[in-house]
Amino acid sequence: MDNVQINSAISVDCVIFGFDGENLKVLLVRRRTADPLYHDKELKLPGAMIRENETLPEAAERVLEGSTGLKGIYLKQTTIFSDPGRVDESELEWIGQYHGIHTVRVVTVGYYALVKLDQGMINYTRRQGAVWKNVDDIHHLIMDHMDILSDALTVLQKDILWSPIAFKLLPKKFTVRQLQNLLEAVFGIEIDNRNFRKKLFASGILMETEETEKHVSHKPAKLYMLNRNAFGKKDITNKLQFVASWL
Amino acid sequence: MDNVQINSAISVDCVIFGFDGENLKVLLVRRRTADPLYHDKELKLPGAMIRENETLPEAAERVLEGSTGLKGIYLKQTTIFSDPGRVDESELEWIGQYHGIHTVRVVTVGYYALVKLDQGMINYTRRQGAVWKNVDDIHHLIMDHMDILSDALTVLQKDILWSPIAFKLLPKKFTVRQLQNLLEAVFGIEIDNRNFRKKLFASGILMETEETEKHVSHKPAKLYMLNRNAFGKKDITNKLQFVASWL
DNA sequence: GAGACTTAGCGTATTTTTGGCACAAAGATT
DNA sequence: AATCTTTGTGCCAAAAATACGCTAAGTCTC
Repeated sequence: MDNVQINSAISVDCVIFGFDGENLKVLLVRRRTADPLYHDKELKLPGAMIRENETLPEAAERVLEGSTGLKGIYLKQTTIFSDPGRVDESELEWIGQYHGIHTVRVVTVGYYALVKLDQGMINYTRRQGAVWKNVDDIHHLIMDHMDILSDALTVLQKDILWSPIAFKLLPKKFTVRQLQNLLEAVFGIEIDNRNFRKKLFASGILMETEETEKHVSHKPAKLYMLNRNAFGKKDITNKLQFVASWL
Repeated sequence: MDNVQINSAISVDCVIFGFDGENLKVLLVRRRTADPLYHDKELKLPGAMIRENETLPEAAERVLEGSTGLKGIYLKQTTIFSDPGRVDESELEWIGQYHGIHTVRVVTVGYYALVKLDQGMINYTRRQGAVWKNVDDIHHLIMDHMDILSDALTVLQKDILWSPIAFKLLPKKFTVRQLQNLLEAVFGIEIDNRNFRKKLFASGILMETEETEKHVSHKPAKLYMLNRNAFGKKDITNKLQFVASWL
């Protein structure tokens, strides 16, 4: 009979990605603590302890709703961080104070979410005291949250090649340039605009709209929408071309 | 203050993939139970409860060593299955009897492993009472193990495109045909042999050996080894060609 | 109205990929 | 020794992907 660990507290931490048309951003919150010294210093990913009779996806959704006010957002589990030493003594003390849990170990589950970063969202999160930071500009977070973030970005890159989730980061109507910027930001690459639009239009995943960009000091770009029908008939026939043939 | 769940038992279940040169296979074990009625019927993935002060990777490694006798094998975490209803009353009873744990909930973490399926391995696992079944021929497993298996296969497909882990399923020295068969089996596609070897050799990831196949009733194929140096210089320069340029 | 700026799109040369056909080579089988 | 099977190679034409020059068009600022 095994010596079994049943006193693990399980938490979820969410990497909430947003895209402002230029850079890939992540929503960060400040640790809530009585000590004013810590205030404004320690950034972390939004997270929560899992409740009784709650699944992990439910817990992650709760965190997401708490920080963004949104429900039903795309959420994907990434990796579990279970190193017994990932939360040190002082961190456990903080958890004990703040959550009222006294445990020797906290196992956390990473999630990433994709949200449309419009002005309403920015206003909402600002009122919550949360901040959107460029992925490239984040270098330190509390505990192992930096690891959770890096891991989520890698998973996001893989996932974008397999399903049209990239569009979840864009507004319902978007320009070709926005989509291109998004992919360039996520993968850190450069894409030739002329060839990109050739492939993109050839793939049939975009639907044209009547509208154009507004308030730009140059020729306004057409707005497009995602054509979900284009994904019904996956061309798995030849090769691995179900891997983002439109990229 | 939240109402927090701290009485979750955490287990790991391992999807152990092997390749026999033809088909992708998974190692399955029979549920150990007092009731002879169940015997030979209920197949499951090898798994275990996590112990105190043990990380999840350690637990997964322990399971892997128990079923294959191997240590230091490639192991990758996939998804957590945390639905409170995933283990029903009778299953909990079995867990209580067998593991001596009485809990209302078992959260399990999926792992997949890649092993070289040689004759020694087959003999070892046979003595353990475990069976290697073709992935395509597995249609029912206990609890939600079928879900864990399907999920692991999807993750494996993605991972193979990003790193040279496919070779962990092949013997140290292998033929081009074996590699091609492996990819065809994993992705369920057909690959043109002529072009496959062009790209493969152009990528420089194979090292020729002096040896050839033995005991085949046709012209024996050359044996190759993986050239690990070829992966140091990732060509992330242009486009997304770090996605399996050799495929 | 003249630039500045960026989208939108055409066209084309070049390179790469795909895939067919032919055929030699090496071992096992009969 | 003839036959069979699969590997391994060369050639080559069609198709697709890529690189890139160039022009027109629409909106803003000055």
